[in-house]
Amino acid sequence: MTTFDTLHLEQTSTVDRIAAELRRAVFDGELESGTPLREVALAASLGVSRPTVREALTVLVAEGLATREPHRGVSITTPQAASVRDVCCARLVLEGAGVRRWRDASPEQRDAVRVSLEAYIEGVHADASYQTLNERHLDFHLSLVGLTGSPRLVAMQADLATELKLALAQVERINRNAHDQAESHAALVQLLEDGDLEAAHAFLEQHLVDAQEEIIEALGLT
Amino acid sequence: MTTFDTLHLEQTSTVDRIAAELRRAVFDGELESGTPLREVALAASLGVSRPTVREALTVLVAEGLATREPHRGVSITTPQAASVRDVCCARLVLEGAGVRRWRDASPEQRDAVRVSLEAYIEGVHADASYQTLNERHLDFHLSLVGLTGSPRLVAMQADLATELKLALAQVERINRNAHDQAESHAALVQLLEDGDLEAAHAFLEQHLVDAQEEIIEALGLT
DNA sequence: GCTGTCAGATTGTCTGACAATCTTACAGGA
DNA sequence: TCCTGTAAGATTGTCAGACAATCTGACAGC
Repeated sequence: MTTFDTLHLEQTSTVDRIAAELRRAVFDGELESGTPLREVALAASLGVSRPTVREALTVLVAEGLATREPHRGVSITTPQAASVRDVCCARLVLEGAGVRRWRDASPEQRDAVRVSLEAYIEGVHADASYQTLNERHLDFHLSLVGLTGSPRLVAMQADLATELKLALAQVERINRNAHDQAESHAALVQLLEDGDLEAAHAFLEQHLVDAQEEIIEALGLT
Repeated sequence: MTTFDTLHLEQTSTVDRIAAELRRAVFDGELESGTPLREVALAASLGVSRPTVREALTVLVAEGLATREPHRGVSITTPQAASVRDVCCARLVLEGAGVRRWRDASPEQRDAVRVSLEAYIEGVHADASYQTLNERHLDFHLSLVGLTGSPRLVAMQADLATELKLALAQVERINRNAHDQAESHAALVQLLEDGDLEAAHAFLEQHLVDAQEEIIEALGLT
């Protein structure tokens, strides 16, 4: 019996497509935070029925990308300074756990870190689009959590990254020197390769705190 | 201007009530894992319309309590051995982060740990119901994560606890000596009070591994 | 300045319907 | 015997239209 494990057909329901389209619009900055997502207007624009839109909105709300207030509708979540700080605090726990397990991680997991770092650096050198760089940046941090080998922790980190993308979409372009960032990441990986995990952890903490403050400042929050 | 901060009216939509009822049924073991949740049957039983049921199911799916397969319907998630291991691994990261921050935590957060431990011990002595003990047990572990002061980490831990409750609901009653558990928890807190955080962390790791194996065995998985 | 009331807008929920898809069972051909 | 093709029933995915409950904002009245 031959197995076709490599094949898989992805089914896409209308609800999924609507949710994906809304996500894209949010991340591309087409929809500002706080924007109300009216069901009838969306249904008309997308050419689908209201219940379908409703279901897609329920999905977005569950993801935290939007907020539902009873009888007041769904609107795009507005990032708060406290949220950004909390996300960064949580990231430190997750990514820090990955860093501390560098030695126990499988070679593939360690390689994933190297690969994602390379991809990011390559993007910086190639002057890739802001969004591409952002994506690769977050992928790098995701690969750090991947060192734990825990799908759930990776999923949690992905959720946190989503929140950050939402926040970053609110600012046209964050004042961040991509070259410095790339060097910072490279230095982190170097510490890992050297086996100095505690130093790597401390470095990561500083890196995250810096990012946190930059984002808060860029958002114009306190 | 007087403020009425202590007052708040909770609005409960039909969808929320249905979701809550389904959760209760799952945790109480009335619905076995793998049970298909037919929309029409639920709508008829609950006396609501199918779209309303559908929305509630979407919520459960987002919570991970149920799984939706396209055109095949929603069914209650079946716990896998790998999931249980992963949940315990993730718990170690989250609870371990709390334990390591015992000193940096606020007095209130440390007190929350003591209070939840007391509640659990009191429940054991009072021979409280299995479900009450289970709830207080998980609350204790939640309070450990609370030491980090991060709402998101606490929410993640709560999600993990939900998954565990789902798994535990599948076994009538796990073979676990509540008295031993209570002593184990008390010993953990004692290590914290003594300030030996590394020992506490190691103790926690062993505690979680034990729990993991017990659950897997009780579920009859490998 | 505060309260009561009304119209419009929006959501929450229902009813009914139909197409797409899955499951199952059964008949036919190698 | 085993595989393939087909048909019937069940279930989901999506739609249209409708109505009550609720929120918002404006306006009148005290």
